[in-house]
Amino acid sequence: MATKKITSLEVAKLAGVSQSAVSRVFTPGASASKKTEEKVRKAAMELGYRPNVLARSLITGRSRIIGLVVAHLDNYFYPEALELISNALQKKGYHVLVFMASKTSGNIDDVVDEILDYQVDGIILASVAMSSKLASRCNARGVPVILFNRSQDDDRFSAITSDNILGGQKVARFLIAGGHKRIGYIAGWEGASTQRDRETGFVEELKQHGMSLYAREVGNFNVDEARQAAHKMFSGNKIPDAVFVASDHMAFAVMDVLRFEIGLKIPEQVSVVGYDDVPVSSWPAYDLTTVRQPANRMIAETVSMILESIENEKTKPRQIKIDGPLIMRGSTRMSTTLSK
Amino acid sequence: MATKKITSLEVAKLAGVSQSAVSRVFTPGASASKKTEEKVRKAAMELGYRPNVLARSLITGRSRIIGLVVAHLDNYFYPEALELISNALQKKGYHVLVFMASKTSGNIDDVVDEILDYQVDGIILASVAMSSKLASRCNARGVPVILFNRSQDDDRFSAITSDNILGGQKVARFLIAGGHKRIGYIAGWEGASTQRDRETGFVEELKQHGMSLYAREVGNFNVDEARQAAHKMFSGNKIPDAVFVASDHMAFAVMDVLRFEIGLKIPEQVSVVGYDDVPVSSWPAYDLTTVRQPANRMIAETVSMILESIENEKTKPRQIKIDGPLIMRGSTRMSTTLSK
DNA sequence: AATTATTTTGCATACGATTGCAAATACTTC
DNA sequence: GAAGTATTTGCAATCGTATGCAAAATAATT
Repeated sequence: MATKKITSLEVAKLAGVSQSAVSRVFTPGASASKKTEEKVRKAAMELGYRPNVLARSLITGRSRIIGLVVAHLDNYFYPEALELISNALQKKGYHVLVFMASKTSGNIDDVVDEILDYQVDGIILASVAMSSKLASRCNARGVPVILFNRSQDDDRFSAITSDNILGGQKVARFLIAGGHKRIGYIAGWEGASTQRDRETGFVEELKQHGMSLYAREVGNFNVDEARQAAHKMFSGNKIPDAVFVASDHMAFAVMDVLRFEIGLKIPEQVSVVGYDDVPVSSWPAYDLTTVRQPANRMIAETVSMILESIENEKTKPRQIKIDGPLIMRGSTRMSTTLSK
Repeated sequence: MATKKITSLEVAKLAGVSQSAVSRVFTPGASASKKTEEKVRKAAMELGYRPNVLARSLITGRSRIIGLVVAHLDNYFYPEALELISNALQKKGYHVLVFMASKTSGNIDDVVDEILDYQVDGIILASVAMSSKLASRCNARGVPVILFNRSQDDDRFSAITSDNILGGQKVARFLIAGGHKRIGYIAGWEGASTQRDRETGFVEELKQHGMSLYAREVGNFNVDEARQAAHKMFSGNKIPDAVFVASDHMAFAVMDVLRFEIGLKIPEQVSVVGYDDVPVSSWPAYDLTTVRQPANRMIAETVSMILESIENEKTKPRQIKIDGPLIMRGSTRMSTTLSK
């Protein structure tokens, strides 16, 4: 008696109707008379019956499960995104099955295979890419794939990002306007489209103003490497007077190194700009100027797009870029007065 | 041809065996001859066949899905925990279905009902409690429930926490040893066992040394409220010379208020201690003395316990407390020399 | 080589729901 | 009240897999 399963059949028996009647009461859009609906609901309540989602999905072919692959929960942009995604989908009757893409074994393909085993209705890849072979397989099974905060040169899946090129440009314009002359850049992982676009926009805009990167290091979106990058960049005697870091997460590490290990004043001696606008950025200890990734709107697009693709097989994949504002805070100086 | 499903039947046909043979090849612990195994694997590979987990769980009664309810992804202890849990379960062939307990509607029960609909093999509640009625329902269905970082006076489920009482005691001893005389406490949400235990241990230990709380406010594990609490506590002219904050997450907010809004020096004028040891705590900008919750060991226990309960229905629920060290950093002073 | 023990295999059923179809019931309308 | 239409209802098949059972094939033993 430990495990007691209540099936629609038992409810049917108690309510004195057929099993299909029970099913119809619990299936949105099916027809049942007031009277039977009442009887069934009463019986179901009494027994504590709830439909078995798995059995249902076996026959409908929809599981109402969305697979979410995420790699960098240590970058606080992603927990926030996960929360928003999960909440939004929950409201629509879907749920999120989480898969960690272990950073070490970068093999997403195995993970995706596992996801497909669960007959998910769709897949969201958060800052993670997928092999072309797997993409075909998802396509063949009619499972839409959406890239979140990452784009890829493959028009079989949709991609939602902020407008990283534009964001990079904004940062460049802002730093130039602030009178900075020696501008450095600390890159993220070079395989990521977000990294590339941010850098492209940034460098292009510098060029527009007759400038170029004064220094460049790579932090791979990783705190430790960002720390090292900061040390390298600021070890000589001619150091940058501003640095754009490809993510807030790395920017914090850079700021800590500059302030506490090298002993530079921010923003008096060095201006620091990040990217993401995670909650920590607004905390006074960092007070980081950064480009906001509008998580709310990005998630709203992601969710509506994936649901649309699920409803309608013929939905064409789209690449969406969402503009985000530069948030000016105290880690950057505005005028050149204090510059030496 | 958009959606092409490959079933075991098609594999069987191609391999020239029965459907059950295919099933046996893919079922661990079932018997099949070398020869058929080979034929089946070849055919499966060719067609790209993988067993349908949902159909399988319909008959086996195990879904290999664990439901995880989480509320506070903004407290960075939880993303870390989520990542560890998911990885650990993935290794054992399980996967995590995430449910957000919306902080507004504190109604966990509806969420748990939804979870049960998916026929999960077990449920992990991260810092979330469950009504007694729901507990019974889970019990009746044979679904083990484990509380992570929260305990509850109900021996129907297991609970894994750090030893919060002991942790509170350690903090008290440490602050007293540091020569602090006016010690304040900023509490978390008073309904949480973690909050209660931390405070109990802390206050009891103060009492042991003939001291008592100099000030007390409530922050509810929430950044904004913690901020307000700090303002209240440090607005008079006789302010505490040390404050223990019930979570790191709140402690950061408190430190920011003290330093940037009130203008106090940490640790010279006020020592601050947190609880959790999230990654940010070790960042130089905060460099927070705190009690470490040993996430790794807590998760290891959680996972092994839930798997054990799944394997063996008769497993008795257990309450496990894991000791964590006090991590001494720069937000506290050790001697009384600078105290006024 | 005959007998017994063991393993492999296929058949058929079951898991818990949804859904097309046809019979039964309820509702209109004159 | 009869005829026609619209709704409900139950029957039965189905989704993709696992598994008990008995028959067939193989291996072991004498």
